[in-house]
Amino acid sequence: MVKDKYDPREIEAKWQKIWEKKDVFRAKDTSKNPKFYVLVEFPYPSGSGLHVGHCRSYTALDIVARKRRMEGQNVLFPMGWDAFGLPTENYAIKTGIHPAEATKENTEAFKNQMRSLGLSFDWSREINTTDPEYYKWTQWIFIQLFKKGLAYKAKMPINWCSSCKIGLANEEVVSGNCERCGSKVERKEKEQWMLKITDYADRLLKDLNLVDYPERVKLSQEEWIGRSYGAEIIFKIHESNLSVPVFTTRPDTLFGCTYIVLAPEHPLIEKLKDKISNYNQVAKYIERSKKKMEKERLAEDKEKTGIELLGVKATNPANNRKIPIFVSDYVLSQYGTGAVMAVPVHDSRDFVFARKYNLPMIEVIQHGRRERRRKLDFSGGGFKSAYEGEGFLVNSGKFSGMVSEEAKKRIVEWLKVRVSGSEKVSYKLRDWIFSRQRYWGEPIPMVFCEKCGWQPVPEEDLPVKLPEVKSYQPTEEGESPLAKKEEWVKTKCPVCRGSARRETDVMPNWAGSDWYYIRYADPSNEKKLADSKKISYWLPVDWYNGGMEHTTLHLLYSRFIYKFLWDIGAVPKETGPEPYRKRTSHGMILGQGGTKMSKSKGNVINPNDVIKDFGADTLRVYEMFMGPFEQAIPWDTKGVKGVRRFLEKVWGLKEKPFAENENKETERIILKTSKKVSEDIELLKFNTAVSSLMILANKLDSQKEISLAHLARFLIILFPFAPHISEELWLLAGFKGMCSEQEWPESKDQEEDKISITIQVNGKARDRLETGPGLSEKKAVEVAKEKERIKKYLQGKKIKKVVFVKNKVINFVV
RNA sequence: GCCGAGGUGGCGAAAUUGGCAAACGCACAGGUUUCAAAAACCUGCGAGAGUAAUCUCUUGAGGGUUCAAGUCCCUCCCUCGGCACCA
Repeated sequence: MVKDKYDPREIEAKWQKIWEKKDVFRAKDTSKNPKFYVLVEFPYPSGSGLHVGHCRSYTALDIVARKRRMEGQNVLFPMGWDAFGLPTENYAIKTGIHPAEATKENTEAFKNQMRSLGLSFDWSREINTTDPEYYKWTQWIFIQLFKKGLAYKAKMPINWCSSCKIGLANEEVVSGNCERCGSKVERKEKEQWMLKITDYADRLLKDLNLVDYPERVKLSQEEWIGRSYGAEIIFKIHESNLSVPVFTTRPDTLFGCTYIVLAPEHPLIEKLKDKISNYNQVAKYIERSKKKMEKERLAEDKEKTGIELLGVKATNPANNRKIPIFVSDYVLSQYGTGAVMAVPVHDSRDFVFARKYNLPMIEVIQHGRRERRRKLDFSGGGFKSAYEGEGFLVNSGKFSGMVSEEAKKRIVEWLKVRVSGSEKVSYKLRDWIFSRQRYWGEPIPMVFCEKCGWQPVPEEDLPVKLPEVKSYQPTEEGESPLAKKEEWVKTKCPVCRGSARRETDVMPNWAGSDWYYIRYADPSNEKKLADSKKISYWLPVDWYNGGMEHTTLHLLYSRFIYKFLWDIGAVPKETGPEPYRKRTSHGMILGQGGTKMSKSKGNVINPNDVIKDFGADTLRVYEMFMGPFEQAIPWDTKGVKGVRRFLEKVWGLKEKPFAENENKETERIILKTSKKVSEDIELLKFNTAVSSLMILANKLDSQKEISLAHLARFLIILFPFAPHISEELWLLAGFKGMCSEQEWPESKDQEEDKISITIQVNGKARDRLETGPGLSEKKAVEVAKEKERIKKYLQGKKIKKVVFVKNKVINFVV
């Protein structure tokens, strides 16, 4: 072999071309081999190019994909572009460049970067959410939702910047202020399209049992759905035939309820208008709190405010006492019934409020243990704090003495009989605001007709293409820029053919990513979102990796849309109710020094530069080696150099003379490493896989000569991590075919022919005993006792006990 | 406040799940090479004592279980992420 320098630039480009030409990464829609669908989140193609964080996730799953292909599986590893979104639109507002043009440029740059990393995507299935042929189906899904009553229009508050005169997405609100101008963001009511995800709350929760997600991901989904079981209790309004239901998880504390509180938006207030003697003040209070940002209202440290509705009272159904009614913005209108029963002694929020307004407090739950009870007793005329735990009931009529758990059931039963309450389940999850008053998104395919109301665009007219506009700026009133395009807005009603107007709102960023993994199964289908046979072959996704930042919303939304498509038969029944079998997530890559990478800090690492200076294989291996995959980790350029040194060493192996015989010791290490690498890849423990590859390389490098069989086996297991150098060395060594076509080694447990037993005295390791496996206790102890170093410790002492663990340890207790 | 993850050398981290703590890599020091430097290679590298063999100590703090604890149990401290008036 010829002595030459390791030049990744040349060999990497070469192999990337060869792989592409031979089309080795194409997934086949039918195969005798088992299918394996591995998915990474498709990126938003921003102007700043691929981030080293993308490389981490993509390389990791690329390794999995390459390994599975070598194991003979039919692997689908697709890539596409989630290209609708604000940054591109803002760029268009600033520069006048059409978002589609910017998107095209950006996706090309991203694609080139991915190619130069040697990622084994099947580019024949590339998709783009901004492609009309793609968003045709995103719109189709919306229409199906509408037809099933799961999409509806409602007045909802939006974030409104009165200085920019623009509706803001939640992401654009930074601690209550507008991201661009810094002025305070207000709430403004606007008609919005909503999706009824709450109808799916129970299934989204229950079906978490069917999938393999990390526990913390499941927990955050559960948390987000926020199911709680309790009761709805009806409070009658005194001297009227009106009543107000409240939701509580603690019906056992009903006797301690001394007032009720309504959210400012509660409709009852309007109905009681004539009876409320201080209505003017109440109206003022409501006006003020409506203007506040929701986030502001929720801030805990903020003092609770409220106002009593004078002239009206409610009746506590437990004891028929007349109790006051308050309005306060500490009660959320969207949760439960928008009204709560206040039990000051057993709820800290009610406690704070009651103390401020001097409202009566009745203790109804006492803790079981005496020492706790003393603390809760009156001291100096008031309670010190609320007791929120369970216990046994006091001051609760015939329920006194019962424990909370039983009282919850009994009190609800009792209320049921008197038609003043029943069991009820409540969710934190709210319906999904699906409208954006923006340009760069999928137009919502709906038409409004004065006569026929909201009508979906006929399916044969899809896609509703985004029209060209002069300015991408929203209107003065906060409408989408599309609203200015009168000739586009004006249309015919699909039902009565009369004149009608198009919806000008567009869909949120999430819309395109809710179902993209289905489209990969059949990306150019013109008749359906994807062919049923292809869906049922490829789906569910076997392994989905993405960022922790998407584990609540994207995951929840896409699970919802998938379930819906499954319900209406767009996804065949046999595919099952969940889109992703297994989910994992990668940690962030931080800047050198441990802070977040950002342009303003100037610590952004550009993968292009790393590839140019060190090579793609080095970048890949470094990112896998830098630390545990699921953990955030700072970049370290010196570490990159270390990995490059490792690959130089590997490159140097071809200089070694070939050995006729195989080194026994090396043989053992190769078997061990193959097994370790196989296992580690599946467990995402890439850092230790690389480390064991380094150990093996060091071993091979330390030998004077190297056997060809050993070199081949090393290259095969190195291949998924550093595919270019592996292919090149495979070729240079004169092996048959390509490295990528080789079979992955089966991981076998090898019979250890050498075992070393730790010898301890009083639990402290003092020596080792090198021996074969299966040494008996008697024999082992005999030999161990005779060891010089052990003798020293045993001398003049009495052996009290000997602990023997086969093939592992002998411990003398003296 | 609640939930989650974590705390091991100068740094990123390993530790077959209870059996020689610090593998692998970085940084650092010394050496080889060189007119010199870089690169490369070799050696050393948790702390303390000793010329040395070797010994003692060491996994956020304190207690416990065990022949044996980084790993299991209890109490506490700190860091980072998420949620946050959800009744």
